[in-house]
This record gives sequence, structure tokens and C-alpha cells, in this order.
Amino acid sequence: MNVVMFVRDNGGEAALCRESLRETRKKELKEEIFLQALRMFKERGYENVTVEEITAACGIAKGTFYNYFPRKEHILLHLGQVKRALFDEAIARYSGVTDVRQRLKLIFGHVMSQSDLEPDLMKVTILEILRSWLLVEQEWQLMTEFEQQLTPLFAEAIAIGQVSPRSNPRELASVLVGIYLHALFAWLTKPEQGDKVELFNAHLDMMWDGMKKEGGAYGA
Amino acid sequence: MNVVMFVRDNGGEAALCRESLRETRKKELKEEIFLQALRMFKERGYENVTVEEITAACGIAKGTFYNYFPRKEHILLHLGQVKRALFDEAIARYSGVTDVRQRLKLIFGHVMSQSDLEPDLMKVTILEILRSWLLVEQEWQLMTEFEQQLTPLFAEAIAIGQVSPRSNPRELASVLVGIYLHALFAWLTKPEQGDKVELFNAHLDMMWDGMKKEGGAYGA
DNA sequence: GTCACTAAATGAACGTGGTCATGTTTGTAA
DNA sequence: TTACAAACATGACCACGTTCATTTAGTGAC
Repeated sequence: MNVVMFVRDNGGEAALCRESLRETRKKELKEEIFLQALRMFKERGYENVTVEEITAACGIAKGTFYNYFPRKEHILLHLGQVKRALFDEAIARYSGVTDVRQRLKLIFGHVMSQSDLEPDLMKVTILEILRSWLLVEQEWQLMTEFEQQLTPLFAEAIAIGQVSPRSNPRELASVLVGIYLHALFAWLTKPEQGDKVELFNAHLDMMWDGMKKEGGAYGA
Repeated sequence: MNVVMFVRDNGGEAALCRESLRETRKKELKEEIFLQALRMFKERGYENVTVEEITAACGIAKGTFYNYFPRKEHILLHLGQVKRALFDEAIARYSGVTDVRQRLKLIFGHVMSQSDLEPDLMKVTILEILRSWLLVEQEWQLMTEFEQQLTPLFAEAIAIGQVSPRSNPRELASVLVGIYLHALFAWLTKPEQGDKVELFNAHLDMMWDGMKKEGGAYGA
């Protein structure tokens, strides 16, 4: 039997607040499982790492994994949460940029350049995020949250006259998320064709200016 | 042991061309497996139907399934091929429509309204198509083919001055596929918010005209 | 310390997708 | 007819994700 006591550096707290020994152990073990799994996924690929190997690396039994993550793929969804945090951060950081198109480029550039997984791990992560978006009924969903966070930004852009008022902010946000997703997909399938941030920027420009040939010479 | 001889109505051909007996049998059994599987997926959902149940319904052994489809999910990819055929058909059918934006609406409208699966089956199918796009190295890929088929259409649109020449046709096609995918996703996650064809049309218009506020009153 | 209570850990067992060694059928050629 | 090879079918078997009845151990009351 494996005996692993994660006493760590917070033993003092245990005496202070009730349940803390159990609860901190719980949080720490979840993090431990997550980190070990991530490390192994990076080294050998998601499909090639078994739950049993992850638990062995943590010194726990196979069944224990499922006390912390309902499914193997929830490790990847947990990763998605990191992206969400980055998104929040970026929106706050660039809220002062007055040109909305530029602000969007900065926001997405931040999200894309920070969370740099290996492309292969990124692929399975995105697929799992999409799968849970489509197949799992749940209160929150990463994609929906992205939309919700972008909506006020478009409302503002319409209000200050940088975006045409003919579409509603929510729909604009939704389409932009689509552009983002597709740029990611396009880059993941052909990474040799340039940087993913530049690809997204190009698609955003296309979206912003429109495809149609404008009358006469078209502006900037 | 199950003895199932699919002699069918083409026994005559067998005498005519060599190998035909074997080959037609092969095609027919593949089709039989496909149809039985599809029926069961529709009735009970993809995840709730086992390969063994499919083969039992066809009167064959489990292992035989894998002589016809390398994986369970290839049933769904086979479904994707139907969509591809629809796409070909639609491009040919509407090649005479001179307004390119209108033509695109007709093409995608055709594809979307014809292949009407239950949304749930559509979800797993799209996810498998995306998974194979991202994870399987293969010569052809549905998404890539869509792009390739749309590219000359955009080249033409640029040539006749309906689309701004500032982007290249391939990139325009790529972005349009993204719009299509995202419209599908948006509809699948919230089907109550209207028809999927109208949703795509709205997004196409947005893409075509652009988001930005144009100087003065914006045209048609 | 002891006891009852409960959260957490455990690993055997299960279900299912996928493999493989083996057996069988079919087409071909002597 | 017979011999042979290739295609095809078979189901026991395996690997891995997931479940669950049982055991272990933290906790609070006395």
C-alpha cells in the first residue's frame, strides 16, 4: 500500500480552521494529479497516458482519481479554465485602448501567446472543450463565456461609433469567437503557414472591413 | 455460428465481371452495417450503441465490423461524405447565379437543409469530423475540401469585382468555412434561436459587409 | 482514550472498443 | 479435381476508462 502524506508547508493552518487538514489535502491532491497528468501528457501525449499511470505517479490508487476529476478529459477542461483566466486578465489590461479593433487584437494576442501548450495537447484540449460545449448540459461553458465577455465590448464600440449598429453586440461577439476558433484550427492544422496571432489578426481585419468590394478606393 | 449470405438481386452480374461477386458483397455489407448503425444511433444515441450490437443486428461477428470500418467513429465520418456530395451538387447547381453572395447563401442553404440529422447525431458527427481533421494525418479532409471547392468561387468573385482583392481567395474560403462551422455550432447549442440557414446567412452578411462603421450612410 | 460518524481511499470487477491468431470461403491456375 | 493464396469471418482476448462495495482514517463529542 502506498502511504503518501502531503503535509506540505501549511501544517500550521490545520490547527486553526476546522476541516482544513482534509480540505487543503484535497485541493493539493487535485493540483498534484493535474500537474502530474499534464506533465505526462506533454511528454507522451494524452492518449498514451493511462489513468492508472497518472495515479501511480501520484502514489494513489486508480479509483481515487475519480474523487477529483469525474472523467479523464476533465484534466483538459481544467486547462481550459486557465485560458479563461487569461481572457479576463487581457480584457481588463487593455480596457484603456480606445481603438476597439486594436483592443481585440491585443486581447486575443495575449490569450494566444500566453497559454502556449504543445500543438498536440492544444488540439485534444480544444476538442474536449468543444465536446463539452456541444454534448454536456452545464451552466457555464467556455465558449459561451467568451461571448459574454466580448458582448459589452461590442456594445461600447457601437456606442462610440466604431462598429456599424446594424448587428447586435451579442451576435458580433459570437461571430468573433467563431473567427478565433477557426484561426486556431487553421493554425493547428497548418502551423507552418505563419504565426497564429498574425493569422487571427488577418481574419479579424477581413471581418472588420468586410469582404465586399467597396465603391471606389477603399480606405485604410 | 451465423450464416448470412447476402446474395441480393445482383447475382447475375457476378458471372459478367470478375471479382464482382466479392466486391458487391463487400459494398453491400458495408452499406448494411452503415444503415443498421445509423438506425440504432438515431434510436438510442451514438454512445449507447455498442459495436457488438451493430454486428448482432447485421448477423455478423464483432470482428467483422473492423474489416469494413477501421473504428466505430468511421460510421460518422462516412456520414460526412454525404455532406461532401451535397456540397459538390450545390456548387454545380448554383454556378449560374451571378451574385456571389447570393450564390454562397444558396449553396450553404442547400447543404444545411438537405442533410437533416437529429441535432444530437449531428453534434457527434461534427465533433468526429473535427477530431479527424485535427488529429488524423490523412490525404483528404472534409474541411480542407470545402475550402478547396470554395476557393475558385472567390477567385471568380474577385475577378468580376464583387469581392475586394485585398485578400486572397484561399483565405476568404477558409474564413467562410469558419463562419459556416460556427453558425452550425451556435445553432446546435441554441436551436431555439431560429433557423440554422438564416443564422448562417446573417453571419455571411456580417462578414461580407464588414463590422466597421462605414463613412456616412452605408449602402445596400 | 474511545466511540460514532463520515469523507476519502482502495482495488477488484465491469463494459466496451479494438486486436489477433485461427479457421473458412472464394477465386485462380495447373 | 486438386492445390494454393488471398480475402474474409470469427470470437476469445486485451487494454483502459469507469464503477462500486468495502476499508481506512480524520473529526468532534464525551
